[in-house]
Amino acid sequence: MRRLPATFAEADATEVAPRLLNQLMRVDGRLARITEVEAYTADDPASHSFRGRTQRNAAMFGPPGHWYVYLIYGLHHCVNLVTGAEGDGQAVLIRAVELPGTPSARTVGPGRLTRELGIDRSWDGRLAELFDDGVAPPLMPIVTPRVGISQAVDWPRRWMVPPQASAGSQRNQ
DNA sequence: CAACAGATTCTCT
DNA sequence: GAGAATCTGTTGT
Repeated sequence: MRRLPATFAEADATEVAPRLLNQLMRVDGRLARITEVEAYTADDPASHSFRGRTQRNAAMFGPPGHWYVYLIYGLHHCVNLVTGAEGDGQAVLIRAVELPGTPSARTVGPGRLTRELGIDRSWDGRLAELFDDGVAPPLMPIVTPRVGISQAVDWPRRWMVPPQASAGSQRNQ
């Protein structure tokens, strides 16, 4: 298992997103395998960065390779990996992970996995710890329409690992 | 300043 | 399938 280099996140979110699949993110010593992601760029009307920097999304305009964590609907946290170059306002939303010994019902869904891993706004702006375990075979990502938003819904920016390779990674399409 | 929509999830129907 | 929970940012009065 090797730590991913800092350059890993220094590319467009649409390139980094599929590469994140099957990689591991470490949170408080726990390793979670990323199984579903979604890319957000500043030209995306559904992106928090679309209308520029605010107090909430400041981390999204910060250096790549760090976390952007925000509170949605006043109760759920969502975690993103900042990508591109500092100031771009790009990020990849982590929508589902696999955690050994944990039911997928608790780790599938952006609001669920943050609760399970204990990720809250205190993680906003922190350096992300990402690893490649060198074990998982390369998989063909599945691209699906986006959910939970009302603009640019059909942009192909959501990726997940094939269902058979990851029980519990399948959800609304 | 009031109103509303939102990168969601849970509960009840 | 509808409604609630309730923070953040945008838009309209």
